[in-house]
Amino acid sequence: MARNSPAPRSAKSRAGIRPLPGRARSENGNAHSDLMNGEIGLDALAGHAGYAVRRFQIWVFQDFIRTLGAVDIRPTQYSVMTVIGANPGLSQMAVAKRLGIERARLVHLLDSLEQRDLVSRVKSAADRRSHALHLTARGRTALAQFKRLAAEHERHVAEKLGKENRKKLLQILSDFT
Amino acid sequence: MARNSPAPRSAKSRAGIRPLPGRARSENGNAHSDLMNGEIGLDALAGHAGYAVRRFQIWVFQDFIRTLGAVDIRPTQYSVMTVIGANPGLSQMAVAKRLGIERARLVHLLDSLEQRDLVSRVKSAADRRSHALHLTARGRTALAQFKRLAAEHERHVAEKLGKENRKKLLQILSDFT
DNA sequence: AACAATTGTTGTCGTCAACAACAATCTTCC
DNA sequence: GGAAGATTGTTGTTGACGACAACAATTGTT
Repeated sequence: MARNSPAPRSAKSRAGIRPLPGRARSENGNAHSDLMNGEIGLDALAGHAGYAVRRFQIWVFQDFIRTLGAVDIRPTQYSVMTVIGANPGLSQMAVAKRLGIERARLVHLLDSLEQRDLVSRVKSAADRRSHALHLTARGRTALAQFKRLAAEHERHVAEKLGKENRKKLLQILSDFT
Repeated sequence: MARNSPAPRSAKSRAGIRPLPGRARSENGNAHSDLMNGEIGLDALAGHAGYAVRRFQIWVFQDFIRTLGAVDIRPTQYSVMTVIGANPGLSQMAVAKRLGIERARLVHLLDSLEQRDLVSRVKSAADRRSHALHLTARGRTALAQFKRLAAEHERHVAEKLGKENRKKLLQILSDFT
């Protein structure tokens, strides 16, 4: 989603907020039509849950990335660490299934987290094909901080949606978690 | 790495090593524990709107892509055509802003749609930098069909969420459309 | 006329989902 | 007990996508 490689200059001042109201006044067509007032209709799009959700998700992720920018943790990395932290010893397959990400993708995610000494792959004695995933000591203390920042992010969401709306949203989508 | 190392072959007499029977904790092994029943806790993740939304969005998009698979139209393409259909003559900049996509990205999207004779770029006489976007005749009839299929997709969403929940969801996220 | 801003375009980079293939290692079944 | 099939982690590829940067053409602004 966003540039967040640690090396290049941080996308700090970026203020990656997207232009919601989009005062897209002057459409180039000539004098005709009802668009002149700057209102660009969405037509059928307005009734599509998928569209609204896409826009919302972009906003949420950008806020998450920005709020956890200081610790350089992205949403997926956070989800992986959270699940491992709550269920130490899980295999990569189990984590991938639970989070709905491809095991192929998880490989790179874990490579990164392991390099940062946040997660460790322990060869399982029971099934030598698989790895038992654990947080390192450093990973545990780090996760605690991540959770505090993530809670702050979640407060931003609550501000944006309203407390009750956020709650209702979580309830409506609870089947997908 | 582990892939090509030919050495680690035999040696490992699987005789003595066994998975510590006393352990009732979450272990990678398949033999036991709380994972067997599929119960993998999400911990803090369960309270994050972003996580729920991400999972939901994946589901919705997959259903959309599948439902409109016969006509080979993806969500973003549909959104572009819908907006152009409802506001003929818009510039690329205006469409990009309204839909929250990069104008650089829109170039490719329009290239594709133009190649399929669904959209046409008309050089604007008013501002010769910009293009006025229109649906072709073919594009208009095609969009009508796309909308029917999209409506079917939306019914799938309603089935999944419940009619009322879908409505509430659209209302909660209305600021983002 | 000179200079700043906008529009479409091209290109690069990184994220991400979906596959396919593979070696190592279980599991199953005869 | 061993062959056949399934699973796990891994590597690689493809394509959609968001964020940026640079550029030519064209306004607009002064």
